[in-house]
Amino acid sequence: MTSNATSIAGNETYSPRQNAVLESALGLLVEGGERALTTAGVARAANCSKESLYKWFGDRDGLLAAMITFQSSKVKAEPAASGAKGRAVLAAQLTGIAANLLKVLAGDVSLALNRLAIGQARRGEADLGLLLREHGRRPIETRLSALLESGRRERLLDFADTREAYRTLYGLIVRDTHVRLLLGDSLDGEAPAKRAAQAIDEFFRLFGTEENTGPAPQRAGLGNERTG
Amino acid sequence: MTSNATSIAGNETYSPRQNAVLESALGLLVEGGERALTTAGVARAANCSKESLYKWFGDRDGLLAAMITFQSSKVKAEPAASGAKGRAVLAAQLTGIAANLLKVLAGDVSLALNRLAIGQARRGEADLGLLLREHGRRPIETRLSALLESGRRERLLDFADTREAYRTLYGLIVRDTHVRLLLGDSLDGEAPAKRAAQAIDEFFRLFGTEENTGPAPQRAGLGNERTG
DNA sequence: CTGGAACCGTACCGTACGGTACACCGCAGT
DNA sequence: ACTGCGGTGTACCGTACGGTACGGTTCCAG
Repeated sequence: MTSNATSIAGNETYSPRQNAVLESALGLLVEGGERALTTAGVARAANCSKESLYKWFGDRDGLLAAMITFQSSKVKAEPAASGAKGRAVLAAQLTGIAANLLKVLAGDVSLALNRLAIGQARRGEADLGLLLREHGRRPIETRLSALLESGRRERLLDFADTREAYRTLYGLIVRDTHVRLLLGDSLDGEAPAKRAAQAIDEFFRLFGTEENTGPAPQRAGLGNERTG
Repeated sequence: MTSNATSIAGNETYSPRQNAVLESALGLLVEGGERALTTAGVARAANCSKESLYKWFGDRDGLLAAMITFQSSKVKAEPAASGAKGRAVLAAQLTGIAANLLKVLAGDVSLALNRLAIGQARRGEADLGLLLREHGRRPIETRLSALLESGRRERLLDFADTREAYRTLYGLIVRDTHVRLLLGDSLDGEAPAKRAAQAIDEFFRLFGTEENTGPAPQRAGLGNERTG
């Protein structure tokens, strides 16, 4: 239907001018939420005409979809060097990805886009939600999963189902933080790096091999080491 | 500003007629999302007049808030008998609450209300989000936290910070399920009871005392257990 | 210089929605 | 029977938004 950016694969790319328009549209969404994202508002903020908006993106929904694919195209992940060596390196890599994940999830545009897609989603149909799951979540899953499997290959980790292990790791890292942020809560003093390290520690205690169950053999006062 | 249901505490109660109106409004929201929740639509679906809507709830936002408090008032939790005895009982209680949590989060009205509040939330201001956090999430937190502390009193669990332990438990139970559901994904064959049992198992492996680290160190079969 | 394509700015249209006003009805209490 | 109250249904208003049309401008090709 729309002239551009219709396919779910979303490998679309846009002209610099269109990128600038999408950028200011994202800014408009971050500030003010969806109700501020009117076609006239986008045109005014981007100094372009509504007619061009409709020519480029076909539709308001097309514009929203383009914003998602554009934003995800901005954060291309590095291929994550797969040749891990030893537990410490693996843990460090996992911790880095975990901290990065937390930072991304708490970012302004990520929250705004997720709010947009979630607000749009209904019972059966979830147009933008599918896009966001494909572009936002699958990359991090593949990266983490590859790292997990490489750890299993080195006999540092022991799990049967990669996807299950990944999802548990995700739960340990993110917990209820994402939904709380989406609902408007602010994570006060929760440092992403600290939470990431704790999550990886807990994950190793759950899925590490015997001699690699984690740095802390006994659990006294582990919940959060801020007491020590 | 609104005539009713303004306080955040939200201990408001409504007349049977108003309850019926709120009920049909919830049905309208579940089916069709927020864009279907117009004042005229609610009035038509509930066979009442728009004037009554504005008299009772003052505002469209007042109606939305009333829907949240009304829905949360419907699912009053039982006080959760605190006198636990032994690991098996504690684990069973935790598993029950966990499974119930998963079922609630996946419920139609819960998803619809969360989508509504999240879609409404913006940078600073999150009116409905606060309501939802207060009414929807705090009850489950207090219940689980009480259970965790009773387990610690019986030396079945070992953790320093109750809130941290609770949040880890929450992460193990829910993982990314909630956000995925909010984004329109359907949890295909994920049985809540099974996931709850696994989560409690993992939680005991993390926070159980030495002789209570789990039902069995190797319990082959379930998705992410060690295959040996 | 001419033609055309792309684009901006603005004006315009239809509709839908939040909110209000009003006529009418049923039902107490006296 | 009269009156006030709470309610329904409908008509109405203002506005805001999605989408379209059109004139004017810039830029490039030939």
